[in-house]
Amino acid sequence: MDAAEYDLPVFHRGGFHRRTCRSCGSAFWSLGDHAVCQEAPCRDYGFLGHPIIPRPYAPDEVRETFLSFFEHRGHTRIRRYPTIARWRNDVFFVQASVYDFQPWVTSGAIPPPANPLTISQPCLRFNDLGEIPEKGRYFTQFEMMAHHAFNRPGHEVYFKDRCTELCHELLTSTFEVDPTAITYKEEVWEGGGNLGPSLSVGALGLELATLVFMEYVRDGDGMKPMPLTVVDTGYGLERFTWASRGTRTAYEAVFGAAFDELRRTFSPADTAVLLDHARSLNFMLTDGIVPSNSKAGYFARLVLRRSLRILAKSPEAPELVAILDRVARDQATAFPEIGEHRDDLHRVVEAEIERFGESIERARQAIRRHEERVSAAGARVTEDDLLTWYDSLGVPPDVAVEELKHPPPIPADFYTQVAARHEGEAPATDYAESTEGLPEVPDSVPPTEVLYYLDPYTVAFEAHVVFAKGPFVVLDRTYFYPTGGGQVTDRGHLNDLEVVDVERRGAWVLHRLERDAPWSAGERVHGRIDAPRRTQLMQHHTATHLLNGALREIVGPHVWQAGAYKGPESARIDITHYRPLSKQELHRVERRVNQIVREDRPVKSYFEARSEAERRFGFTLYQGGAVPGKELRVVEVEGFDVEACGGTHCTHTSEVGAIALLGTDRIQDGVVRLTFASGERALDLREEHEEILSDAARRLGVPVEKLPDGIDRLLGEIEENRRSARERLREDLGATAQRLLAENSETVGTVSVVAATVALDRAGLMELSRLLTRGADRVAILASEHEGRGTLFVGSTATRVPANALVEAARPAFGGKGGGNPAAATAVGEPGAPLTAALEAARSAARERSAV
RNA sequence: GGGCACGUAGAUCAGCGGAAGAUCGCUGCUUUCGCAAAGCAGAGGUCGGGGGUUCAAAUCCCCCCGUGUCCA
Repeated sequence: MDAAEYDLPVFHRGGFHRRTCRSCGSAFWSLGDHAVCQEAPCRDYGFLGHPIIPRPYAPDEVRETFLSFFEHRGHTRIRRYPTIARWRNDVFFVQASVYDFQPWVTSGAIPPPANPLTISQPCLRFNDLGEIPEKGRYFTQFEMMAHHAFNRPGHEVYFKDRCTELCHELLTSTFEVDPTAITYKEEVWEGGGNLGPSLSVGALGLELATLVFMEYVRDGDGMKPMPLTVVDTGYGLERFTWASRGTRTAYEAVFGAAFDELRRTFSPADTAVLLDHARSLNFMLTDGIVPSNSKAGYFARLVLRRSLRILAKSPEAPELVAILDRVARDQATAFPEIGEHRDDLHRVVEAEIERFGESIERARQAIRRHEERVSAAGARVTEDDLLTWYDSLGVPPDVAVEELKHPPPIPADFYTQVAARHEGEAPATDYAESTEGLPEVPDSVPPTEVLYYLDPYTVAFEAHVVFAKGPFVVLDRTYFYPTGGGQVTDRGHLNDLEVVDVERRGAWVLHRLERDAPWSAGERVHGRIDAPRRTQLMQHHTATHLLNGALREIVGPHVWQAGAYKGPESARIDITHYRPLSKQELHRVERRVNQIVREDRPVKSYFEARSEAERRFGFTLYQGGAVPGKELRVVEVEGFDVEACGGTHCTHTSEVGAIALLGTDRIQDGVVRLTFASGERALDLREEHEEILSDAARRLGVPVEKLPDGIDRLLGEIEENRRSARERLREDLGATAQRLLAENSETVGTVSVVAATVALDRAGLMELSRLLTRGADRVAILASEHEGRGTLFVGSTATRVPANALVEAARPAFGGKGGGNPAAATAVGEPGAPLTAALEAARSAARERSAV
């Protein structure tokens, strides 16, 4: 990055000078006389005991001071975004304030909620998990205070100079930091294909803030200017608090009294981890994460289980939920939502604790069994076993060792070895929305006016073609609903041509026809939507919202929509929940939604400013992972459920008709799927089910209500038949056995040998042999022609006459393949092989061995 | 989303190419006034599902499904 990028008027006005850090080699600007930049590791922490900010601040004070500073300088204060980044598919959590505005605001696709704005955004970051608490300053949950400006061509808000000026004023006049202590280090920021200069703000060894100026797009090896430039700042709330107190670690400064309380039971390090993890968990659980074994839920499980292991160290340890509540008290001043729904949150946590206990118990048993088995074989448990157990049973090595009589040493680099095992695994792939096969639409084509938002009932309309290529047509206006929000697309006709697909692409709605469009731009066409299909889709979509509302009400507010699909035949909603739904819960939900349907509540769909909608309804609006634009489309079922949603909806709940729950599955740890139907389809399916039932009853010859009895009777008969068939076979074989013992038996020495040719399958041969060799010193040699292939079967209870040896001896006689053990052996020959010769060979081998 | 482990009797699991097992539970009998307990006998398995290799598959290979766990 060119040095001119950092040569800001604010530095010259203030009398800053530019130096090169003797330690890291980076250039920095300062009013003081420093040989190195004022950040670790270039210099030590100089503020421990000598705070950078001369008076102590509480975290809440730091936040309020920061936000009101920027509010008084023309910024709009914005409420926090959820910590779960539902609007993005490349990350799970918000890790910086700018995540709130990526990708749509930063790309210029939609306007920011305010400009300029200021926010204090709670973030979650788990990459430094291992660094807690060693370095004394990492948190899994932290707040990034920020001021952001988004500059469009012709609408410049502010950029590098003003941004740095504001930062310096905040630090020196409001927080009273010694101006000469501060250094602004020149850095390059790059991320998400964008890059730009940045300034890292440090004092007395502590990095307090970063000022990032996104102004270029990566273009091959070079870069080109972005049409929209972004001021992206980040001020660490925890860092400021620490800087104002100069305590040994940031944790003591940030957690305050809660730290001192827990410190009585735990080491400083364990105390820090417990409090940090409690803060993370409170945010994750409040924002709708259910602990699970994959995706975002895994991080909740990870920090929860780490906390439990620490708690297990002390008999005086409080319950985990008590710690969560204690931390929530401090958090709730700024974020009251953290304090809501404590009971439900406790249930989620308790369920997870129970599962962890079961899982550990299962693992302990498996470990003990494994050791018994290997020691019986004269071996010992290995280091490798420890690795496998950690990976597959979730047992940390120290826990495993407790269970072992002869434990192997725990390798010092255990977790490095774990990581090595996971190397070369395919990384998580985030799918990009596929626009493959869709044509490029020139920018000159006017955006499509979408009418289905305003009026979901109109199914016939006139419009003009504005673009056509192959089977794709863009109209100036359309009522056709494109794929989105889990609702499948409308079907219908444009003039006489069938519309087979509808997709949104940028500002346009593309209609895909059954064949190439015969029209050119400017032509007028008549659109007709398949009305029954649309009606059914609307009913399913509104029913989804009703179910979501009922589930949150009945199952608990930890329920969030984790996905949905609304097809013409049936629909489904996936929800976050920690165990399968019970029959009772399902019945209650079904009754509740149908009650809402009967109450005929109005369903209002309207656009509203994002901030206003959030203020009125809270974050539960974002059930579908909504786009954080300036305006939201709100779908409100009066007094029951409110969601941001772009779908087509009924205007009254009664239009949904009836809702029938069809089934439930656990599709993933922490996610439960409900399948349902509404409207006509609900009735159709009920009829189909009744038809199936009455058909089954007719076939069984019982009335429908006696069906279970009828089935029991039938199953009983089947069982009885099976039993008697088996008995008959046994009797037959028994008779055969007696006959053979009487007629085909000879005694050689102490061994009695039976040899005969029969016609039985493999199982029959086995059974007969068993009967013939009941008792000691018996040998049965059976030959059988079955399904064209000759089988020789030998069973033996005579130790001197191993069955496999006889088969071995007989095999050359008929070219059979086979083998076995001393008790039983078989060989099978090709069709036409001389089976009798084989039988004789086995018999004489038996005689020979018996006679010895 | 990927790696690893696991899926065998009602339950907990063993067996890991050659004739499906153990323990608990269940049923019956013996013993007891009765219960508990003990002894004896017995019932209960498409060895998660589907393909393949083999003379032979619970066992080896492939694909699904389910569960657990670790990692993104």
